[in-house]
Amino acid sequence: MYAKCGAIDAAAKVFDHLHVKDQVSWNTMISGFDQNGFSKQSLSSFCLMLRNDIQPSNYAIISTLSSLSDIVMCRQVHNLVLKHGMSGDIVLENALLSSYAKSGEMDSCECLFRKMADRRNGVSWNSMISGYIQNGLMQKAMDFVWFMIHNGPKMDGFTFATVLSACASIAALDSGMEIHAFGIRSHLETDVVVGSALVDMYGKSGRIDYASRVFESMNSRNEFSWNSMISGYARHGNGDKALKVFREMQQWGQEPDLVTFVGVLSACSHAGLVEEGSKYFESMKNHGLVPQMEHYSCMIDILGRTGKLNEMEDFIKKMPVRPNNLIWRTVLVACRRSKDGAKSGIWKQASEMLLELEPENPVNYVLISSMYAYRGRWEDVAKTRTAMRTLPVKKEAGRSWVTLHDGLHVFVAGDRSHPNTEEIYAKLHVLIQKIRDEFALYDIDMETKEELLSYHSEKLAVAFVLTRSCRVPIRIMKNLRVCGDCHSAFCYISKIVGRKITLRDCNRFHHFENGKCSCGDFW
DNA sequence: TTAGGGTTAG
Repeated sequence: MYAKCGAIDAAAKVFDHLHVKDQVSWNTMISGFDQNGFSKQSLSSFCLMLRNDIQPSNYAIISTLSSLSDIVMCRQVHNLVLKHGMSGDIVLENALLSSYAKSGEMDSCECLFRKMADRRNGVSWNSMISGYIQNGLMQKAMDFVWFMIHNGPKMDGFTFATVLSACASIAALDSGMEIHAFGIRSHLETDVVVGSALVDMYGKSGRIDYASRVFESMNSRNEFSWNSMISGYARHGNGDKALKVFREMQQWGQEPDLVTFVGVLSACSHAGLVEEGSKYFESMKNHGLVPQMEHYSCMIDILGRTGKLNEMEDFIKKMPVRPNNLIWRTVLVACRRSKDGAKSGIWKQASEMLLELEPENPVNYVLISSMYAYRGRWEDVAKTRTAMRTLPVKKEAGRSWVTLHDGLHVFVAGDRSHPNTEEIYAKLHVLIQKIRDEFALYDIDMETKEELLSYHSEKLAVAFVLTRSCRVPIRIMKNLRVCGDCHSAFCYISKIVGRKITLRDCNRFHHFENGKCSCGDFW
């Protein structure tokens, strides 16, 4: 009872005072720790139980497994299962599948899944799909879904929610719509979790109109549904609608949480609503919420974006917690965007703090060097660039991808692995030449010019689409933020090719048309 | 009286 009510200390005290501890009491204690998020204690209780010569039951093993994400421990528990002749218990094997997946061991998962043969149930299939997704193997996950549709059990709400979330993360609109259609046929669109996942998927895939339609038709909504709708509008730069949904949420009686306020504040930031942003930030305490770094970062973004650098500086000084790397990076971005940013003293502080906190993150070096470039401090630009090359700087996994009728095409900067590489580069060279001729980039410094014309992943993706004859609008996705130079290049390209280009980065949507971007918001 | 798979931000 105590464990179920979250009073794990009281539960542990009662357990300690038990004269006789049988299998069930150990099981209850282990699962109590697990359910309350104390995975280490769950594992140590399990080990203690073994040392006390108590035979581990499947209940204890399953509870222990559900909090395990360590491959060595996972293998040891698996050996224990085999030793005690417990393989064949479907719940236990499913727990093993999900632990292997959490440990990043999809090979072991596949091996076990094959051995389970006829015993597999819906949970086993769902565990495999979410395992692929957790490990970033999106294409394998989607292949597995189609395999399940033809060879596996009927998909349930768990499957749909998992798969829709995967579609959302790669903005695979077509696959998401197919899954939606399957969901309707399975009468699962009334499930609140599936509905929320649909709202999120459409919001992240550029169809905010569909997201809204699904949201409006939902019979019941939870905090996930409201948050997905609010963040969806914020991501699309529609601040007013995001705030309208936020007001409706409160009228509906749904209490906002920390995630809600990230959505609300980022909506205010994109819409330039400084007063409203401050008001909502202050109102968090009325809901019993303590602002986290993300909320402080949003406020700094709001102040920085509207050029209020002095207010931004005051806000940072008054922060009750020590600013972290996220905060300082937001400051640098704000300074770079502002006309007076280069004159402001805070960008120097921000750059020093960033290099101290994250000396190996190349993003910081790029931001700092471009600020030096704006100030014409070429020696410092060169120094920062050299530091970036010589330090053990981690390579960013910056990827862009595009979905066409023949599947997903993924690019990294300077990529030459695509089968049509020659054709793609030829197209990109033509574009670059046109940009040179048409826009005569004489007034741009060399540094920016090089960046603007380099082979970043999103430019390779757009060049690839242009090698195909289809005339549909171009939709490119990127897992990192779009840099300012690529942003400018996309403005040029949209004018040259006379086509709409939508680029979704980790943060929001950018719609380019006729040489302009709808949001005017770049890094 | 104990057990496995699901959705939201950054």
